[in-house]
Amino acid sequence: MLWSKALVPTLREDPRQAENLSHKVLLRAGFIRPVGSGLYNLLPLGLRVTQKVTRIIREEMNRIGGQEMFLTALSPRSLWDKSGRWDAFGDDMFRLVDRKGQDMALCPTHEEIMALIASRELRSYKELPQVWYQFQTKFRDEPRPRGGVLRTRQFTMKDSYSFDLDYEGLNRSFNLHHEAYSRSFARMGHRFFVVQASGGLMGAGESAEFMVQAESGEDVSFVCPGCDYRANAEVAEARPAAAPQLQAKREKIRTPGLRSVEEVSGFLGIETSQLVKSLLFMRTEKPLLVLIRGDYELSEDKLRRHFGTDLTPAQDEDARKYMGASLGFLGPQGVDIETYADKSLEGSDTYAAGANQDDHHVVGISLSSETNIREYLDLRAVKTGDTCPKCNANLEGKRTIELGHIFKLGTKYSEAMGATVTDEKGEERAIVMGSYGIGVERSMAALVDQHYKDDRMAWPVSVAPYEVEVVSLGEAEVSAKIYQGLRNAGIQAALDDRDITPGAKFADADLVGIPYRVIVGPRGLKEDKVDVKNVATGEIIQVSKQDAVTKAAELVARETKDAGI
RNA sequence: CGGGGAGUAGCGUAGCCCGGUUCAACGCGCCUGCUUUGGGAGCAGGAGAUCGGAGGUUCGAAUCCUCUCUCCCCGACCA
Repeated sequence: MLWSKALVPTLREDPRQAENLSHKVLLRAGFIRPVGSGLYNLLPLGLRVTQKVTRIIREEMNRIGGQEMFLTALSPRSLWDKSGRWDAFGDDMFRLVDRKGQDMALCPTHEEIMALIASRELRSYKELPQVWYQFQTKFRDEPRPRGGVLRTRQFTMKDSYSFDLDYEGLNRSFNLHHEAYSRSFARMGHRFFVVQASGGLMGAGESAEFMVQAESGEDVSFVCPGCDYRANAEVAEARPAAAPQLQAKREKIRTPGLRSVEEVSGFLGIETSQLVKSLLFMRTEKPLLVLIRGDYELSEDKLRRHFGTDLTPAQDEDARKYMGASLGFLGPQGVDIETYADKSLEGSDTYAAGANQDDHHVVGISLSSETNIREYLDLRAVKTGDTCPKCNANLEGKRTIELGHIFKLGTKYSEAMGATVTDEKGEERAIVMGSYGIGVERSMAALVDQHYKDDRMAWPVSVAPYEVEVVSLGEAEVSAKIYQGLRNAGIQAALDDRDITPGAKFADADLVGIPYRVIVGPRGLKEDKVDVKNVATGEIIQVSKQDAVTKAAELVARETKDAGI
């Protein structure tokens, strides 16, 4: 690349709308440009990075036997009706109507179409397993795009789908993807870890997310410093801290105006852990009462996963209507409402709670004899410092970016689309599917987060837009020679041949982040020397101008080898 | 959708409360010329904005009022 002829529109200042690091850097370095909310053009350098990301993933997918295909991004409604997702996606789906009046969707994902192919083309268990994948533009009308290219409404996803005869096969396909993803992210230079996750809209089964820690992350992951427990906050569990048993006779006590756990426990002279929080939720059909220990918070995420998304916290009128008291004075005793309790309450039977009468609480209620708790579930929101469920160390919450997600789908889509094969007994069986995704542009953004240090970007060689940049400080001839030499040596090289001052060149170089730099200036050339710089470490090696190409090539090769899997 | 913030030249900003000869300005970038060249150069000259849009109030609106559009941030969703 000759810089003087290339489109690398760097910006001296942070654009107004950019707040997080990767967004600022990608914008300023001229990798991306906004078009609308959650819509970005990839400029030449941005494209080069995403192409390298793509190539790495493709190699690793092929290594596990994946077969690349390319499906349509546009699809008729009928497909989505079969799985029920025409409705399930709601406003997240971009919809349009074709000239014949047929409803169409811009695909947010491709389970349905892949399952359709499977239903048409796969006949026998002998053809399984299959792993099919593609790199495809996905369209999701996100409620809130953010962080530049971290969460957009149009993005490229590598999505793959596995087709197995049974769950044992699915486990193998899942594990293969786990491996392929680990290798891919490692090769890209991500410092990632894997967490347990929830399936969300996609399906039911087990799932894992590949995460990198980043300020701008949208997720919170809990990581145990003592063992290998790692989980997304959506599903993270924690052992309840031991709580003293409440020793009290059953008694109703006037607690005028005291609603919060702290106020009530303080007034009653008991621990917050000896109090039951009673949370009333409204659903379309009937209300739901959820109980949690006073010293913990409810995870609405978990609640919704158990009971569906049409839950809303009860208003004061609702509380009066169903429980006869205002919010803040509710209790589970003697109530005829579907009730579930968090596992944190299992440690004891005796608690204090609201009295279901305004300005009153009751101490000494018995969960086993006075309430009709249907089940104890994990409904608690884990927070930093909570006890690891596996080893008793203190969990740490970290903000993370989700690079990829793998999950076991089961037969939801194969059944919906009629994707079956004949098994060895001659019987039709629904194919067991898995689905696996990586956001390509997001990976680029996450790499900035991890490799931008001290006002300077240094891409890992594996994904760098170029491998070596020759900075010509008024030494056009020697620079051009080295640049040509690098290209002849098979190095992806850029030459900053612009007629601008050195400072401006260095500033742009730091922004763009080409990982190795050859600086050709009069100062070094007096002794026939040039500088070869490892941008990530800041290390500079002086070599003679004749050795510049070999030295730079050697550094590139070494990093490639070190990262190479 | 709830909450918060922002739209003024290509980019970043000031001006707005308190309407009017600093009201359309400043820095960067851009164009021309000369000088300069190891960390965002200097001098001189120049081009570039109906102040997001539409109404309104007023003798007069970037500034006040109403409506509206767009973008960003925080929350519910996801790669």
